[in-house]
Amino acid sequence: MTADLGQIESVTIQLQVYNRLREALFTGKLLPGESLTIRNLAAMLGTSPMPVREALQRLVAEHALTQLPNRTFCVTPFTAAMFRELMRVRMAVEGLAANQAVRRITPETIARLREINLEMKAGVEEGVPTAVMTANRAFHFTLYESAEMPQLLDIINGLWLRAGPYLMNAHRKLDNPTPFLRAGTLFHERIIAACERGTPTAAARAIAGDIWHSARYFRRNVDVINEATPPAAATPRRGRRRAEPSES
Amino acid sequence: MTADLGQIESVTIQLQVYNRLREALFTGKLLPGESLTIRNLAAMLGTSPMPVREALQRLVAEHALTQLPNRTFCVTPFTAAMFRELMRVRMAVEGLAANQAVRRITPETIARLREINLEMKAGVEEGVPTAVMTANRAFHFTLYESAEMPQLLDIINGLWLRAGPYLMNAHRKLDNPTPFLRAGTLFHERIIAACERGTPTAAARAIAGDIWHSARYFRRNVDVINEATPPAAATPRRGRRRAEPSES
DNA sequence: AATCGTGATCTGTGATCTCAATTTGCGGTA
DNA sequence: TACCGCAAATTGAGATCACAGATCACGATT
Repeated sequence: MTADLGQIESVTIQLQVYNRLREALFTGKLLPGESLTIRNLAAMLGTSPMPVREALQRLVAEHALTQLPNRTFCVTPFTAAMFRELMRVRMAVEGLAANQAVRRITPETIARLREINLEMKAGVEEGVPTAVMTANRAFHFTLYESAEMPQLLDIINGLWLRAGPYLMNAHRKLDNPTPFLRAGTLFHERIIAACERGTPTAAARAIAGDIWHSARYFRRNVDVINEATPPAAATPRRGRRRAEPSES
Repeated sequence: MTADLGQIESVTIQLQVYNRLREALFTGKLLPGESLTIRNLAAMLGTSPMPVREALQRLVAEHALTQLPNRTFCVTPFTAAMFRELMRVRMAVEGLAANQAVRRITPETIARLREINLEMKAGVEEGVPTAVMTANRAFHFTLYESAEMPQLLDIINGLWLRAGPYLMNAHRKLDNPTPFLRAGTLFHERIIAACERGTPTAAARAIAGDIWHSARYFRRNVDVINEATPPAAATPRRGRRRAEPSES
């Protein structure tokens, strides 16, 4: 009947706060163990505490943030074991994504992947870690999006979100990250080749290799970064249970 | 310094609401497409709308609930394609969990698995689908817990949560579910055998088989259940943007 | 009789306030 | 100097209120 005038997207404040925090985690602006308070953020962002609270709780649900026993929020600190687990999960999940992506990827997207990898190489040679990380993220996600599995993509997003505070800060701790980063681009070339040949299992293997490599790169930095973590309080807090859910 | 007196677990109302809704989803008390309102639930549970709101938002973040363009909440309805994707992801993720579980599982846990599977068999022969589903869930999760990968377990929990409304209601739509359910116990036996022999890849294969089988069981019910879904409104809503997050 | 406008009601979002519990810092005591 | 204790400031949780948009029903108009 009427023409399609497009959607008026309603961005709630809560979502804006969430996205902003998310980006801060991705880019490593928030360090593991760093604590966040509702009122502070609300004041910084110019809103009431309410939307901030809900954004924080959502990030807690996604395990990007942690709520200590005293209920204060902090960026989830990882142990080396947790980091290893995370990488294992990534290998399985992103392996599946790569596998499925190869079956559906278009030549245009492959071209785009090659382009992104060139950007990444440039960043490596010019020694701009930020650009490298950005390109790396773009490479992986454009690949995974080709799988057309939104639920899987969502899981992967969650995994990257948790790894973010480490990935972005790790390069600061290395004296010469270039050879490591360069190796990353080689894995990417292997992935591109698998896309061209249409060999899903080879792509999955290459992704797993890439993740494994980056894990070796970052793992030892986990504890280094975490040692900046404040001790994190001890005693629990006896929540307030004014009303009691009564019936079903 | 002081003795460890254990933790006084502070269960917030929000968490109580969350857990109750979660259980309702798992057991299929909430149907796909069914809509929920904050105030209704708050009145039913005898609390203020606030904790309910936060519990609902958390479930939305986990994709167990969906927020329509008009911002009302409903149990996420699946298309057949989404269901297929979910099963594919489950095969990969739970396959990994089974694989790792075999490497760490103890004889006691294996005995427990066998016990649970007997319960499940009993439920099948006596025709008590609820008992079967409960035992099935217990079987899978005691297996996965042996992997000692909490992050992976959390992902699996999310996947099951989304499948819950279907799994529990599917049997109602079948005239004779017994042979299908019986086949499930056979896969479980295969899994137990893999645990005993200590063959991780065989366990992963068996889990994948189990999931694949149950997918075949439930897939066609997806649309049957969803057709009870109300049409779900059309026009978007122009949120209210009173305050604007200003600076970083 | 079908359609459109108008009002009441419902729904989620955000702001504000209160409360309980933790945390912090200062002062006094041993 | 080290330790203990109490009070002020801070923090998250929950309740209540205000508001904008959506939904629905009823009635007037064509």
